[in-house]
Amino acid sequence: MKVLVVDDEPQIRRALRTSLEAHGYEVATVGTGEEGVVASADQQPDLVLLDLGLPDMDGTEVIRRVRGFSDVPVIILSVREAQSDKVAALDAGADDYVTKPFAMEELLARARAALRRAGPDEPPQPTLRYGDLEIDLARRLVTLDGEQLHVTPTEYALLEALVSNPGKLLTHQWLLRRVWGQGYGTETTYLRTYIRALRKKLGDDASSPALIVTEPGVGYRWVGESA
Amino acid sequence: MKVLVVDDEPQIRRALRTSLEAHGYEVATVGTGEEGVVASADQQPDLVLLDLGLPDMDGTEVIRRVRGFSDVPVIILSVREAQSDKVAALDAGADDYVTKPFAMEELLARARAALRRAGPDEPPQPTLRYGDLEIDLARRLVTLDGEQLHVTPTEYALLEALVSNPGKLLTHQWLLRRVWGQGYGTETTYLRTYIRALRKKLGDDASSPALIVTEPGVGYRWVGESA
DNA sequence: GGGCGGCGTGAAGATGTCGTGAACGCGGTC
DNA sequence: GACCGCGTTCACGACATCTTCACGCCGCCC
Repeated sequence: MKVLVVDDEPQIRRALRTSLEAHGYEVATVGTGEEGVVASADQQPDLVLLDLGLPDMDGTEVIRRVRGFSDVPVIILSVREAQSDKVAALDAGADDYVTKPFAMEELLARARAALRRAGPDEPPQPTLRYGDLEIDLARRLVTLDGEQLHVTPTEYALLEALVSNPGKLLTHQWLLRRVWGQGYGTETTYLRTYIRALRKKLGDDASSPALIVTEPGVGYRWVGESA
Repeated sequence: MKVLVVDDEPQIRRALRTSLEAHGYEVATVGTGEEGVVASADQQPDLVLLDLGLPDMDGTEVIRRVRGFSDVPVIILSVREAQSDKVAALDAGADDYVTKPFAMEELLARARAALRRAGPDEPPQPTLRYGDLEIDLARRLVTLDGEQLHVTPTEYALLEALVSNPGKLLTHQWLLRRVWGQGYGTETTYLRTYIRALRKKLGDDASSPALIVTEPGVGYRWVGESA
């Protein structure tokens, strides 16, 4: 999770950076409104913490410009407690408004809330299709001809490794390490066994494969045509 | 735009109703947490204003239950200023936290911000049906063949976790953490026991399941056909 | 042409997990 | 004090999965 901090006071930037990084966030900081708008576009942060009292630009103007191209959550940090300032910032498109000095605990909780709301940004293609075969990575569901297909944990791990690298040649060692973990580099018998199980369940023929091609002496390759 | 006000003090309810209606909102008010949860389901408001200090139920519990079936924006109104209260409420799923006494101007601006964020949203189904089985998420009511079914709190928590993620494979660890909390990642015996209890009460057969499918070595999956 | 290694096939044991039934302890109610 | 609902825990048979082995086939190299 990337957070962009826009504040002209270096000590605030430092304090926020420290706390945020301690909680696992990736942090970028800038000191002016202009830089803030540019960084919001270039770095595509997941959250923006914005000081209203910037030297070069009015805070609400920063929000408006960011809103021109992005729906990223924006939390305002400001020393101004006046209702009119809060109302103006919120109506300009801000998501939340926290007055300085603020408690870091609360700010982090509000940041979590803002990120959670924006959250459901699910990856574009969770379900892959190869002819009659469908693989729903999100639900961990495999369907063939509309019929649900039962795959064991190891089979699924191997299948996932394959379809996640379409067209690529995956070596025995690479597959073994990915599916069985470190220390399994030579047990090619496992691979043969599970590749066989997969081919059988997916209806693929080893002698003329349409999904899993074996590259003798090297590894396997997923060649299913995405359709 | 419909707003639901949940507060036990009549004068606060009146004040909010007056101000909100003056700004063109449709307003419903209730005085208890239980009513709040039910009204959130029945009336499908676009925004919920929730007092934390309700007589019948802890405020965070109200949030959690509403979040069980709806993503409606929730703004907390509370006299408690402690950081821990704010953090708990926000992490329970609240969108904003305003301390009483509050300025109406600011509250209205925060309400506008919350409504703007929520944007276009298809209303979820608060009461699910799977053949003869009905599950009312708001009232925590389970009915089978018209007969009300008694489920213990743990059983219900597990059932809710399952039906909230239809078709998705939920791992042992995920379920344990969601139902029993952090630190319960390995007690798969609990899961077996409660899955069994659920299957028994819901009339599902483990060897040919129509509702809860077990994925050996991985977890469970709710496969009930919504009907 | 023969030997050799990798691959696909089939199947057998070993291992771990699941479903089942039941017991125990705890906190509440009558 | 006895009862009851609920959560927790254990033991055991049944079963799915993982692991391992043996065999036949094919292509390749000497």
